[in-house]
Amino acid sequence: MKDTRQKILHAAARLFAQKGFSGTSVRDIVNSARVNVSAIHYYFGDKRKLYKETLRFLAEEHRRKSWNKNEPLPTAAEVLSYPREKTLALLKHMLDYLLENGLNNRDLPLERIFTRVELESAPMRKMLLSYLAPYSELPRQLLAKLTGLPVKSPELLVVSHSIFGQVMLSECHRLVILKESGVSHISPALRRQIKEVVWRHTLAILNSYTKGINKK
Amino acid sequence: MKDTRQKILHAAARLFAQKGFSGTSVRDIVNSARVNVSAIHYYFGDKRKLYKETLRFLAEEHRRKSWNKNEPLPTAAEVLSYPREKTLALLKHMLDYLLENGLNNRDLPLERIFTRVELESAPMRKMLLSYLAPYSELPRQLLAKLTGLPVKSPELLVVSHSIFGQVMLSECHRLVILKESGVSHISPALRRQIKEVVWRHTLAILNSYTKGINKK
DNA sequence: GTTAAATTCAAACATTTGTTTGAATTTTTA
DNA sequence: TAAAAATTCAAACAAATGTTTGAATTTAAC
Repeated sequence: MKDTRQKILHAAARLFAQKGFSGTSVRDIVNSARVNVSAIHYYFGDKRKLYKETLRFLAEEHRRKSWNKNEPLPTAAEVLSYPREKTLALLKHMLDYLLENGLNNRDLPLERIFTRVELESAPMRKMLLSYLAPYSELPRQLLAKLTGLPVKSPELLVVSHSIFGQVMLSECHRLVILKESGVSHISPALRRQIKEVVWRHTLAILNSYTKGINKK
Repeated sequence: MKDTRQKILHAAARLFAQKGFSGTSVRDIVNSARVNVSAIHYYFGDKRKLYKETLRFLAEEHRRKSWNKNEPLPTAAEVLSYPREKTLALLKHMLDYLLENGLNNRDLPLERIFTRVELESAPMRKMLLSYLAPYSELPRQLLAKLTGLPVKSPELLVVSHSIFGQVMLSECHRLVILKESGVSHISPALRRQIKEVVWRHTLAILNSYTKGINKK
């Protein structure tokens, strides 16, 4: 078969996201992918290079699959021409998509890896950040448009983290909710409620900027 | 010396927080603590028990040191009798404290460990959550008071994560800001600015509840 | 169909890992 | 001070880990 490389990448993506770099052994990966140990060396060189390649693979797949499977994600440039309502709708769509997956414990490898970007060693971290940079471009462009802040300002970065932080931690939500309520999964109704709350908070944050513009 | 145990706990806290459970070897710990390898077994039994004990130690130290060194943290019960202004001030104090440390890359072991609660294996995660439960009690009590939501409601949990999520990710802020601006540390002025933005967002979120009460 | 390349495989290597040992040393007790 | 307990230490163990090897097998090229 020619798909050994792909099988390894899929298994590696899942495991690295689930257990981190050092928590995942190459044997975990090859067992999960049902390939031979030395395939790692054959296709990637070593574990670090496999990790790097996995990040590239995830970023690519993310771009390909987009936020959902039907419509492709617009570029940051395209967003600039959107009317405000459409921009808002896109933001909501992103947040809902992330929440839906996070609360369902579906695979969100890139997001999972990102939330622990500070975990890995310094060189690994550098690599991670460079791969994730383009990934955060669109959200920031969106928020720059909605708040009127400059794209590169540290203030906008905080806005971005305040808003997307809500969904970055959605896996924590899930775990804590499950623990406290004792159920095994989060009901669709609760998911909807959580999405509504997050969206309300997001609007509140955004309003604090548009109001400011009008008032000050 | 009798402080071998303490030296191990301090080193373990720092390293586990920095690199996670599987990313930290017992030799990392004993080298950092300048003690013999077998001291781990002598004082704690094995690595897992050391991890458990480290969590206990961190929770205890956190309770002891409180949010800052001067005034002790009030209990959740005490907060109930606070006037709204004082409750708000306490919340702001908590957020500022967390941000100040997070943006300075100071040690916030408990917070760092929490943000990767989902990384560890299932039993480890269970252990982590049970240790961290009391730690999130006060924040939630505070927010319940400020929003009027029931303490146990999932909605309140989302509010808590929306607000404290902003500072949980402060290490991401720091890393991304450093990367984009190319400087080696975040200036006091910028730290102040970030705190202001976070607080503005927090008030916006809270207002969306108090307004709702008045309007609806 | 034969040859050459690409790929897979079981086995082994060297290192790191968590853990244990038993003697040496320090501290405590009497 | 002498005996006993507690603590430290260098060394080693077994298992797991990342990596490599060289032969076996499959695939592709001619």
